[in-house]
Amino acid sequence: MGYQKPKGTADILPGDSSQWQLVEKTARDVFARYQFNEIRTPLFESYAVFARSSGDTSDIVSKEMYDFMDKGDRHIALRPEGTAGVVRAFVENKLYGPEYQKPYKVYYMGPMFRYERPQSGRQRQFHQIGVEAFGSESPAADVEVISMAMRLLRECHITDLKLAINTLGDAASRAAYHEALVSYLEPHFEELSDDSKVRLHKNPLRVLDSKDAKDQEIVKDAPVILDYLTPEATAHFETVKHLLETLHIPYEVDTEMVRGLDYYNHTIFEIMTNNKVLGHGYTTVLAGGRYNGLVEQLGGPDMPGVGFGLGVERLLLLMNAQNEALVPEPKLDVYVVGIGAQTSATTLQIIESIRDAGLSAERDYLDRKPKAQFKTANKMNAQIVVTIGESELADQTAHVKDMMSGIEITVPLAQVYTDFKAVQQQLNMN
RNA sequence: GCGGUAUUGGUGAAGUGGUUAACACAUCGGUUUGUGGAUCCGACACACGUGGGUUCGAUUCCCACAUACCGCCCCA
Repeated sequence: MGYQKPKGTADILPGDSSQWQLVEKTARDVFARYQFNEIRTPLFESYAVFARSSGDTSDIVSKEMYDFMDKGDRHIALRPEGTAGVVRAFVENKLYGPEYQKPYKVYYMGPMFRYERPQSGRQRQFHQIGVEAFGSESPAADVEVISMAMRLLRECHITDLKLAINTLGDAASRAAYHEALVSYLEPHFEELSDDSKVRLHKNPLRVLDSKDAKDQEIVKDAPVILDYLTPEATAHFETVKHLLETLHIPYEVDTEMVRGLDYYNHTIFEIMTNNKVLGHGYTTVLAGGRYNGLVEQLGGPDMPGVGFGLGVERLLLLMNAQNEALVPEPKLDVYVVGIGAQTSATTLQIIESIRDAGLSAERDYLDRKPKAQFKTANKMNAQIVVTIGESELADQTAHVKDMMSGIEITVPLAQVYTDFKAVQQQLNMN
């Protein structure tokens, strides 16, 4: 039955693409106001870039990476997320240098790849819009990024969102908490779900957001990260909360929130929705956080960073679920009806002249009858129809009809060629 | 990676182990030999995801595969 697109991929067709363009335009516009500039990095990187940054044991690396050996025997991976490649570029191009303003603020948009089972809002090739700000440890930088994220979603007309924040603290906080959590969970080992038994040793934090009811019972009384923060980590988090309040951005602290990627520390956040288009329960549309240490891990200096990634497919599903037609119906300024094969050359000249005048124009290419051409003009939402037949050709005129009012006038062909806007005005006068 | 449901024309879909696979929309043509959104008439699936099997015979039953959707894992 012919060819099928690869599992988990999608064709974005005309009609849908206009909505994508709307989202992309909105993002560029919002980011520009915050002085973030676009960075474009490769869709694939050395496998090591992702393995190093995301953590070898993370699921993204261990089972979801789209990787392969290329003809030069290089281990390549299609990017599963945007941050690692941007950090690599930041380091490789020495953007940490003193000649660049800090924080150094960039954004990207484009496809990401993960080898997993497709579902609603989850594909193997999907798209993210993301931002990164390098070089500031200030909690104000965290909040700027969060605020920008909220603004972006707001300007995409998304409502009913929930901002959840948490902190993972610094290295010392994490180590202390890690130990406390494991020693709390260990005695419950036999009661845990099979999934969580594995998590306990691989990544105990993951047990915290298990969906298993019994796990949740156990987790309820587990130690909380907030109690294990160092004074500095506490101060950072408190300031973030305070600044969010200053900006009147509502949030919830979710101490059970964790991250799929290992490089996060301090502030992490997710913007979620419980809209059913994305499946049951709350689903994350946008997620991010701080990743001090990642730049160093990828060979750069010790330089902090904070950013977020937004799932475009998920955003689009939400937009369509919440709003009627955000993208206006396409319009056509002029449709030119040609009657008889001998009008074809003139018809072509007319539509080109109209396009010269800055208007959109279309004609028939299938030698159809006038009636059929009018029907098409109507379907295409044409504002004006120009008609050319043998008699018009003979005395060098054209019929020009306003499709709304039905008024039709006759004008010299020469005027159509040289000044269609004037013809338009003349039509409006009648 | 695990489990479940589904797969009929351009689209939405009905349907049956057996000579012509409903209906609707869209499209095209005609009704009006050169003028639009209406009416009426007509055309439009050698074909029912792919490959096997059962059967005298399968689109309808069985198996495998592919894809989509849902749940889990995980995540945007």
